[in-house]
Amino acid sequence: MARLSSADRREAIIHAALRVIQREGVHGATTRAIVAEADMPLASFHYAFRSRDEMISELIAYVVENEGRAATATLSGGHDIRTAVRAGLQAYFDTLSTDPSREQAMFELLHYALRTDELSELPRAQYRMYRRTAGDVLSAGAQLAGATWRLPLEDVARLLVTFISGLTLAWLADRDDAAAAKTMDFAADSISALAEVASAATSSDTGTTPNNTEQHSKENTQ
Amino acid sequence: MARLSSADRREAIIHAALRVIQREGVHGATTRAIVAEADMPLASFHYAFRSRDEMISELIAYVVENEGRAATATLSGGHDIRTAVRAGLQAYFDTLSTDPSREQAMFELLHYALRTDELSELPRAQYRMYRRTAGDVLSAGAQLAGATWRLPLEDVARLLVTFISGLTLAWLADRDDAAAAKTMDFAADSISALAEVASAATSSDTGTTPNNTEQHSKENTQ
DNA sequence: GTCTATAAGGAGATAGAC
DNA sequence: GTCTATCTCCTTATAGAC
Repeated sequence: MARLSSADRREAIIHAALRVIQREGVHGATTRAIVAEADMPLASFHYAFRSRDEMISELIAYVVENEGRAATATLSGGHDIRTAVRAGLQAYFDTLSTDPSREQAMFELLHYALRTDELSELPRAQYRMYRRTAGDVLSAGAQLAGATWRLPLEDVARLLVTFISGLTLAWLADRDDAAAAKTMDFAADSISALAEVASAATSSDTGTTPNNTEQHSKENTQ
Repeated sequence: MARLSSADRREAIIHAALRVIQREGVHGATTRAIVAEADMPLASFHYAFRSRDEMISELIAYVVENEGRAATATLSGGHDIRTAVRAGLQAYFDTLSTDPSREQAMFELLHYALRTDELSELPRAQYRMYRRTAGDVLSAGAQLAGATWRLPLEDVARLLVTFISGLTLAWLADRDDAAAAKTMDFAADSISALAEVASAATSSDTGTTPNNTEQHSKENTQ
């Protein structure tokens, strides 16, 4: 392992800590477990970080910055918006069911931060990141489908994040794939009903939106 | 405090533990903190429970059995289903924002159970209880509004629980009341669109369903 | 039966040898 | 600079006095 720069060592510790948290939970991520995972002596931890909480704080900031991917890759044109939203949800769900410990760790870190005074601003940032990521995907998806959102993008993004959070939590609790599929079907219906076809003409004779029927969402009261 | 039966002592400890968990989090609920809250000597804890995990297990089972209330009370007739659903969501949200630590504790306990082998079945029971409670409210609400659900009740209940979980988590993270209100508006629209007026006639000239327009939810694929 | 006093171990953090 | 060895505190759990 030899000589590492201070920054490298901090990053190595953060990555090791993330692996430990995914495997054992936040509770099991003791300084000893982390340095064992990173194959370092215990003292290196406090050489790199002043305290365990400082490390956790940097770790959450790190994952909040670097975990905004997943669903983006699967976007492709030629589909109506309902199909695109459903496919995006499925892509997310596939990453979830392939590696549940990742999302489980994100939840645990959120709750840990909520209970720690100095970290109490981080959950807000975490959710802001979720919404931004969702907004990016929704924006790109609408463009590819030739549609526009009837609500502000950030509102649609928040609703999508609400679905995804609820879906993830329920699936982590009961591991019911069929139930998750039903939830995703409903979410795709509800979210895509907030879009309208942007370009021209009748929307139903192109065969691209067979399942979207009219729904006038009530104006938000707030 | 004097002499308590074994069952009374267990219950006193569980209630004290719940208070500590709401105040300090699951992590802070040490045996010492709990017996201090219950005003008992430390040894009483292990006189009543074999281990801390056994107590936590009983505690989760207890809250899963006894936390199925909240929204039911506010049900009243004379409203259309959309209004009823929205009011139910608001009633839930009011209890959430009055005492956030209660729902925060429920989440923490869920994640604790997910990480503890002997407790890994409890999250499933916890969600089953959520869905049953939601189903009861939805069933009663539909009856009062003179409507029926076009999907199986348990499916609608699961979707409502998805909304509530996502809503709760987001609000705990960012405390954005206005955003929560928008989410509830959308949830009320989407859920109530799954109902249809049961009894007779035109549904729009009574003035009871001014905001519900048709939405044919796609048949579930699963 | 009940509680004081203590055992046994794990945690974060650091002094001081190299 | 780096790491071994240790300090101090706090945890769960229990032995044994009353």
